[in-house]
Amino acid sequence: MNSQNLNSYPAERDRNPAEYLILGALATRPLHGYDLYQYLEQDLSLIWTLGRSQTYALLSRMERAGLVTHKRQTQEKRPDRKTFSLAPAGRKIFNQWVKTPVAHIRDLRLEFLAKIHFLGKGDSKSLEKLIEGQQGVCREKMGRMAERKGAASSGMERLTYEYRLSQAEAVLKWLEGLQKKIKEK
Amino acid sequence: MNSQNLNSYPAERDRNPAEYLILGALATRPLHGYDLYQYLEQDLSLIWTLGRSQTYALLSRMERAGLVTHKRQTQEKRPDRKTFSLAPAGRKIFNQWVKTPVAHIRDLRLEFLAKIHFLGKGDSKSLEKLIEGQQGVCREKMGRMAERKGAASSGMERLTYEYRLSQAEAVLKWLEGLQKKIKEK
DNA sequence: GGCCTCATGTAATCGGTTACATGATTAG
DNA sequence: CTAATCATGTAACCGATTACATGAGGCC
Repeated sequence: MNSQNLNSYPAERDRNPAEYLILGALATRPLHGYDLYQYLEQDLSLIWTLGRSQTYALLSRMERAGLVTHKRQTQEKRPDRKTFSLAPAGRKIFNQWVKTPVAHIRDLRLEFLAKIHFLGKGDSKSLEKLIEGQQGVCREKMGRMAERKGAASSGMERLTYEYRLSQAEAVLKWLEGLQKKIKEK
Repeated sequence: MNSQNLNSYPAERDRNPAEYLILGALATRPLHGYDLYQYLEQDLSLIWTLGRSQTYALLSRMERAGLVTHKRQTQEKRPDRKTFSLAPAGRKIFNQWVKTPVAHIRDLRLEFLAKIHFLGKGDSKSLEKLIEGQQGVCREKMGRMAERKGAASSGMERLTYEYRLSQAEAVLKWLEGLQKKIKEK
């Protein structure tokens, strides 16, 4: 069995992280699939990419799950649109996600940056809180890794932990820089 | 010196990276599937994990691809074994892989560490070369990222590059530390 | 008697990727 | 006239994960 959740941030049922991008996009305004895809391409392609087909697939799945709803809009001279909006359940899940630090260092690159992307549009208070929370997670992880490194039985194991520690440390420094920038602004 | 070729390390057809672990395990001695899995569990679980079923599945696939061969060994009082060895094609592919730096920073965590694991058992010359090569890749990447960061059109874009740069820098430092350790030894 | 180890797999499931299908409109 | 844009999807494929199947032997 998995030793009970080491991470203080329980992962409310595993969800495809890409779903949060969609939730985030819809959080400010309703969108139909085609526009949603454009938005993801333009604003998030550096952080995350998902194909056109998958955008539609995810929207359907999320609707089945009750996270979004759609209204059909007929247009003359153009195909119909299905305009999606957040359902209350979706909004709740997004709000929870966006303020919660990621549990693993490797998730900073995509998921944490996405959180910042969405929080950056709102008030800076929640952004600061997220960053502090993430710093906490990093420090916890570093503490645990240092322990394990001390107890390591092989050079390779030590090396692995050294690698991870160095990555975590860099994350921490980057987070501090980010924190400063926000406070100055 | 600075080959502009972004892919100075062409990825000879995309292969499931886990296959290299199997090739690496078989490089020193033949193994049957059950033992192979045990080995991966014990020696590599920190770096990489694959399930028992997948170990068998990969072995079959790799045999179809001509990378490994097997001989059936009958035992009394125990089920038959299929003992796998590297075919020449497999050995060639492994030798190529193990000395080639990874192309992306995010691949250090798993793939590069695996390379070190296997190279660590051999002469330190090739290990040193791998490390130097990886340093080169890192520096190239950092140069390109710095350029793009300069040309970035949004704060979020700059932030993303800063994050990646900080990770790459940490990798570089870690590699230097590793280099020193090897030369001292 | 019941459970773990040895040893190999197959089957079911789930989800991501790629290709394909449709069909009108507008820009060059 | 041709290509791209708008707008939605389905179908086929591929691979990873999980569960299940088998069956002898040894250990408590």
